[in-house]
Amino acid sequence: MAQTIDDIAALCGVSRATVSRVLNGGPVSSVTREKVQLVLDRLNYRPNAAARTLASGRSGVIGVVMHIDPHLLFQDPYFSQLLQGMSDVLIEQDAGMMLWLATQPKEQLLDRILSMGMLDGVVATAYDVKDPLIDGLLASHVPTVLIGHRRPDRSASYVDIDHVHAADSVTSHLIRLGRRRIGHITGRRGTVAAEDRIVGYQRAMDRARLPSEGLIVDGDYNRPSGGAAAQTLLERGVDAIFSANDAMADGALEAIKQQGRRVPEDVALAGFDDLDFSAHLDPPLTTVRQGVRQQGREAANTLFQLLADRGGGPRRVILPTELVIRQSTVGGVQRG
Amino acid sequence: MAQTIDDIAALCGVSRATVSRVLNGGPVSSVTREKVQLVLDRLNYRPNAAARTLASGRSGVIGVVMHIDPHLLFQDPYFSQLLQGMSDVLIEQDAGMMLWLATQPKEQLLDRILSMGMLDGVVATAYDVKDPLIDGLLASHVPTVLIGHRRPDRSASYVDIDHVHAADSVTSHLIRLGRRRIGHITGRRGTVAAEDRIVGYQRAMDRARLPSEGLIVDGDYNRPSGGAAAQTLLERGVDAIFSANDAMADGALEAIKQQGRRVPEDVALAGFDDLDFSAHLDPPLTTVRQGVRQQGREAANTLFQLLADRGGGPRRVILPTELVIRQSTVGGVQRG
DNA sequence: TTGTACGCGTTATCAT
DNA sequence: ATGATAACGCGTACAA
Repeated sequence: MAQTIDDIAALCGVSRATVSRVLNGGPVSSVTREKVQLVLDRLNYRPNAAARTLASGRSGVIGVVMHIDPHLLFQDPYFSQLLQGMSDVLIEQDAGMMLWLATQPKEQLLDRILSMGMLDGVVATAYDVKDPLIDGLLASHVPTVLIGHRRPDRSASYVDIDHVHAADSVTSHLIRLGRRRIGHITGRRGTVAAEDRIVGYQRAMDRARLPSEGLIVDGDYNRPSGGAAAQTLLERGVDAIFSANDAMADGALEAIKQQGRRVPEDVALAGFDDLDFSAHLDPPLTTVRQGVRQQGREAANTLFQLLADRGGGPRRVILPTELVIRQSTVGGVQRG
Repeated sequence: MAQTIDDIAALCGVSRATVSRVLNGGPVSSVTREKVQLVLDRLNYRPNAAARTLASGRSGVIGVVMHIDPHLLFQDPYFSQLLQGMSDVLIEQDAGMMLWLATQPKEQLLDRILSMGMLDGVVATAYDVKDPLIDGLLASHVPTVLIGHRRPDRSASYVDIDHVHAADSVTSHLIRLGRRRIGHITGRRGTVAAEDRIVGYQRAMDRARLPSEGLIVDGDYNRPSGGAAAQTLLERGVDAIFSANDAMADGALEAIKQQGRRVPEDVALAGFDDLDFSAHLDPPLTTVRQGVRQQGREAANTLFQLLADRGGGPRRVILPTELVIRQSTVGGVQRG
């Protein structure tokens, strides 16, 4: 049943090398090629992947590491879209995907990935500022592309968005609307996105010479924490809130309404992510759109570029974001 | 950097075979074993996976095929839990997971999977009664376990629940409550689950000599279709509705309330799945709990059993379900 | 218990 | 353009 390249060669009356050439697009006369191809098709021959990998040194398989709580993984469309984006490119490139989720401790996972060998490269999501898994991956000699994690030493390849800039532009938008006491609900502290967005917020506030003391309240990216943080901010008196993501903004929206305050008249509200539901909130949410699927595509592409051009330095890709203005900040005045 | 088993052997002053034995747990004197192990650890040696696969015939990698719309994949916790369950077992077994989603047509995907070779086996979700991808997988000689798909010819290994029995018990529950005009909202027709649940519903109705004509309305598993179907059923006059899943039941609940009818006083409502939100609906939803994560675990375990005992016939696993009775059928009378 | 030697199915190099 | 033949790194009968 499982035939080898030698069987094909014998049937065609050519050498094994020739068959290999038609398989891999080497120089073969067109007559020979057709003859061999015919047999190949007829027997539905499939080269042995392990042998191929052993001989050539590449497997056509890349690893994808998403070390996050699986519950969250499937809750948040972010990860779904990331996966889809990568999947798109892998199919184009005729490559396979090996997936690792967070069902095990990071150290153990790292060991497992490296032991798996046979991976041409790895794409890993990394959100924490410090991450032993990422450190290990980079220390190994497996070509790696990071998503969402800019390493301070700039030695790694990554794909990310400019969180600082994006947060600055949201905050500036609120400032331009005349808001003065603008609160910020942060993401989970210790993540790159949370820290950078704080910096962006801070930068915009400082530039406008507005006070931000006591106006930064920690959240954890989850909806409930947004409600709690909003509560706190309302007590401290704010006329606008910039939430580090849409999920928390949703929670904040509920809390604000519950206090009998109007959005945006009393409190303008902005989020980050532009999730599906964000456009359908009441009122629709002003937010930052980051093309997540595109990030996934870009990450995979970057990895393939890395593989094609070894020796080339690390590749760093910063994807653009888009401020999506809706009624939660501009009320009925404009339609966005 | 990348050392081979020969390097280790040389460093230890033993033969390659001995190193291989300590690696794979063969018969080695304890002194030799320790000596070799020491070097192994010190050099952090990792055997080449491709060579290993080529020589031994097994790769330690299994394929997981979920040919469903990626959007749905991450929307419905069902898939997340399935994946987690499989992941659990794979880790125990020290195996890797190769994941394929539905980013490509089924025929093409099949070809890709088979070309990937080097897979020890495959777990595939299969919901349609007829599915060329599944047919191809079974026709190939890759050990395969199906989830959610009982083949009529009984030649395949699968893990599933007894949809007929479960649907029967839900319907019987409604009948015991004195309901007489019980409607059924089906899942997407052509899926095994939808068809089997219809059979179970039908069976219970027939046994009680209750009419079911015109009381079966097609849905598609999605929430909106549940609302539409409920509308139709209300017009036809029902005092109970059994929805083929919770998402549609949620839609139905909304529709029923919108008509000013009370649940369960006017219309009792039951679903299927026991999703997270089901217990928090108003009123909490009576439904069927199927241990999805357990299904995932079971599927992976079944595959490993299959691999351990080749030649053994197909393995069929039917997992139990549990009727979860809540206020959407029993009102305030009982608490469940 | 240990070592020898061959085979796994390709790719790639070097002649021809 | 094609054909020998040597790797690739490991597992495993078989022999010692």
